[in-house]
Amino acid sequence: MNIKRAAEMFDLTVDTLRYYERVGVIPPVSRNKSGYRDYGTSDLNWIYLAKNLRNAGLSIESLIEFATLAQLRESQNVEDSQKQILSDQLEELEEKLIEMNQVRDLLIYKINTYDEHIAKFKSGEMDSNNIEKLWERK
Amino acid sequence: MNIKRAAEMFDLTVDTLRYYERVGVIPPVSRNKSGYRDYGTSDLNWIYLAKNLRNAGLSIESLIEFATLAQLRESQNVEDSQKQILSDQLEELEEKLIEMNQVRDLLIYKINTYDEHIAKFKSGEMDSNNIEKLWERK
DNA sequence: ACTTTCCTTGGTGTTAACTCCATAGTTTAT
DNA sequence: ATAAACTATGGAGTTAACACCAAGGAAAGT
Repeated sequence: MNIKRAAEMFDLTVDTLRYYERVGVIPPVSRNKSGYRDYGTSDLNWIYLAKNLRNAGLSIESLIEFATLAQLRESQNVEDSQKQILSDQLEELEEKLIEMNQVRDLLIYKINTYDEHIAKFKSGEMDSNNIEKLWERK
Repeated sequence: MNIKRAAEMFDLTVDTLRYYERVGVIPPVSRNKSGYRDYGTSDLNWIYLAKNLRNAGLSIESLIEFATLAQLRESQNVEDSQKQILSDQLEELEEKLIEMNQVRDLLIYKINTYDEHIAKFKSGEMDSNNIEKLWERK
């Protein structure tokens, strides 16, 4: 599969795919006789994983770390390291999810009590003692 | 409250606070006779909201949009617009949460079936027909 | 009174993650 | 057979969201 179709398949640009390969987010892609990239299943798998992890908010740097380890097949324990990276990232993701859920609640609360808040804002009914209370839920 | 204490209060830098004010993430802060910023409750509220929304992954641009509307107090219906923005952002947040939960599941699955996947990767047991299946959960 | 610590503005620097460009070779369609 | 559409590389440009710095005042501690 050529680069254009691979890019379309994952809704990325060809530049992004070349960039990912260049920096090591995905392993080198094999080429045909004219030097054109030819994406195979394993390449597509890598792209799929990369895209998902990026959507989850993981940095390019983390992905490079992961992919680099994935290619160091000679040393043992590499698979454990990779698993470890995934686990670490899962942990981070869980934290982020908790945070986001909290902000979600905050938003809902703020929307529901909007008019009330506005009134307080305008009347200057608050000082630095109840700033926390203002945002407290329930 | 001076800028340093305000920054410490929210675990931000003074540079960031000035930046937020400069670009319009928070409304202009009032000054004392020497031109120093003096943060009041409403300012602190704004910072609190801004920080939370940033943590939720909302862009500076979105926050500027919100704060800009918030300051157009002369036109009517502004409060409805603000509520609308909050609702829109809530919606976005919910979508992002769903996405992140999916990636979370993907990660968990990937961790659990890691060894199996590695084996398949190595044996080249896959073609483009089962790339989707490879990542399918359950 | 003076040293330290804070504040101001205006501007430049930084990092991440792309994105675009120029130049040149290749494949495909008419 | 030639124009259109693809590909390659190397390098420059872009955007977001700050972080840092210099020069010059102001405030607070001793």
